[in-house]
Amino acid sequence: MTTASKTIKPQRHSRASGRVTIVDVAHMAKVSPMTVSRALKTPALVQQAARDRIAVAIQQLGYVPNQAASTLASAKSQVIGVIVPSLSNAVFVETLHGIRDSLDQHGYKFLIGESHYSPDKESQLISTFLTQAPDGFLLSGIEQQESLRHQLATNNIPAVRMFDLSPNRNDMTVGFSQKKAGYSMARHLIERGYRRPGFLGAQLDPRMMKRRAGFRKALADAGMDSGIEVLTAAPSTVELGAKLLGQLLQQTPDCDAVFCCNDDLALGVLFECQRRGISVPGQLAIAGFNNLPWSAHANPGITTIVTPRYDIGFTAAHLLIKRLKREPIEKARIDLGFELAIRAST
Amino acid sequence: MTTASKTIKPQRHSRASGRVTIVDVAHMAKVSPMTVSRALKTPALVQQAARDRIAVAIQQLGYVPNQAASTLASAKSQVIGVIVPSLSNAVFVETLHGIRDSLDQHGYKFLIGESHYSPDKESQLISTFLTQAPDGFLLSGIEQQESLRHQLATNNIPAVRMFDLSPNRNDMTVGFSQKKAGYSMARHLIERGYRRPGFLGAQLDPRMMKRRAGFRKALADAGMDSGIEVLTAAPSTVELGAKLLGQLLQQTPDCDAVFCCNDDLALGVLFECQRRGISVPGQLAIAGFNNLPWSAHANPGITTIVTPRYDIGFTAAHLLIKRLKREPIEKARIDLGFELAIRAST
DNA sequence: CTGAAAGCGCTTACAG
DNA sequence: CTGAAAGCGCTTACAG
Repeated sequence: MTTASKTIKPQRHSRASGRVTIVDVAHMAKVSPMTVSRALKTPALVQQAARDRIAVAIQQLGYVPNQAASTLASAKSQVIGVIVPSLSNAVFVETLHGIRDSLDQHGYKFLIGESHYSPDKESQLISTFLTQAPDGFLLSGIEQQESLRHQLATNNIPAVRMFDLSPNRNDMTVGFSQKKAGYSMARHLIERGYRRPGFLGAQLDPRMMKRRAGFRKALADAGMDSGIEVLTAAPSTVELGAKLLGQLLQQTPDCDAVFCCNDDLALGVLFECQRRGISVPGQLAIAGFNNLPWSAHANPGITTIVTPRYDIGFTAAHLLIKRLKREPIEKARIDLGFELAIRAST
Repeated sequence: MTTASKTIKPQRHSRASGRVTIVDVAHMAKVSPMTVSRALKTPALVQQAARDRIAVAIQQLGYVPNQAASTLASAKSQVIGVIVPSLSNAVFVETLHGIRDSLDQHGYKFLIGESHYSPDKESQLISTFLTQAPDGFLLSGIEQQESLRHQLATNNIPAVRMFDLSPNRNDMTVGFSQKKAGYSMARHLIERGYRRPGFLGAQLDPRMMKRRAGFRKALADAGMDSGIEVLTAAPSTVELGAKLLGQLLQQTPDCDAVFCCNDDLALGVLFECQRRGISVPGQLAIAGFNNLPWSAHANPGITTIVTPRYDIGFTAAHLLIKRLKREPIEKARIDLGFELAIRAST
């Protein structure tokens, strides 16, 4: 092995990692490292023959670019920090899929953080992510801490906020009106003839509270009682839905419809109705929120608000990339709307 | 502003990023950059007074370490690559939580990839992740492509495999016996007196096939018909469960129990039974797999196998960290077992 | 307990 | 279309 001679006289301070680098590729392809770099990033600027030799060398050597070196030299990490409230909620997983599909197309990677609906936790995650020098952020909701806004501004890192629409025209936001969605559902129940609709809310995050506000407004606008509700800060689960229904019926026995702040709660309500022998929608109508994959297939199918979470992720990532590439942005505030899916439960 | 003089004579090749670096902190704290680095990584080696001055400087300047520089210099990224089949399945999200809780304690971050049960996709994700120079990998299942094993070996990157137990004693694996789990469920149904249990399988991934094999073996051991089943490569959903039940009953009308390869399918079967007026478990018993959060709260509660996915994630990450720190490893193959949760559906 | 020197593997900013 | 030089912000490997 002629390469053995390389190790005969180790240099002081030598830290040869043994890793294949751009220099190795350059040697084999008889070009400079700079040309290899160009062949990788901007192939159009490299002569075809050189490109071919470089491709062969990369193949032969099994060269893998070192992202850390690239990030350090270029001050661009190609990383986007993404904060969602929770991965336990299928809604946000679908948003992530939208983000991934959008980011993949442009060579960006992303870091995922779960805020668990806590602004403190969110700020803390951002601080941790900052060490990775992300090029941008995708955040959930529009209610970030002032210190966080300041931190992003100071580091000049753009952010797009998802799931809601900011009243501030300068903020980049992609979502829909949570309040209008709540209003729509109340209107639907009213039009169906329900006279005593109640609201079941968990988590109590800002978006949920906006849905509730819309729901209450529609009832008040119709001159109906808008105060029938049970709220809890606990995370929503099927189990919780069953429990909250019990509380609601105890407090308002003549309640004839219930709007759950999400489908998980609605499923729990449905099972509890089955256990109690309450017919749905005969004695009690059930409505949910989000249109989770199973909601159309429950028995009965659950009326719900269809939210565009995949598109929110895809569009938000797309908007952020446009901004990073300094392309012109026509609209910083993108309303993707929602739909009402009426099914047998109401 | 006296600092303005700094910009009077810009150097050629100057790329001052404006970012606060370890050098800035060192100046303010009147120490060398090396001492700042130590104060951050191994504070015990730095005198208290210096540490205090450094802490103040970091605070004042808002210094954030540059991970890319650290990774490049140390050849340690503090990043773990994690591949799970899908984030749409709550099981894997819980595993991620276990991984996060374990990794957080040791300052590791992680990259998440979804293989969608495809070995090709898995290999592709690993290649992409390699660019980030991960210190280790956490993989799902034990059936990786040979090229992937080779790639990990070549780069000398340790990996822990989750959810199954490798027959190879050298592989680090954390999971449980999928086959025994399937066997247990069949034994339970047999003991309950069911004579014509069938199997509903989706996705057809290796672990699902092992559950099936265990199920069939128990039936065969008991001299019963082990061929009652409907399989499909489609991903499991509630909707699919309903559809598969239809096929099963058409093909085997006297089937009196059904073991679903996971709880989502079981929920679909339950709703379909309700729609068809089939009493559960009177006319048909239903069993699932995984014990998803709602399965105990369905109507009736669904009998299922409780799988230790949070612990699998936590333990696998812990094992990997031990390996990375070159601590002695007593057991490379950790069987976390499973439990049978018997509920009203059987 | 502390620091000067060298190097990690890329890309920027020129210059041809 | 190509390349030499310098630098990105840390840590290693010494030497005190």
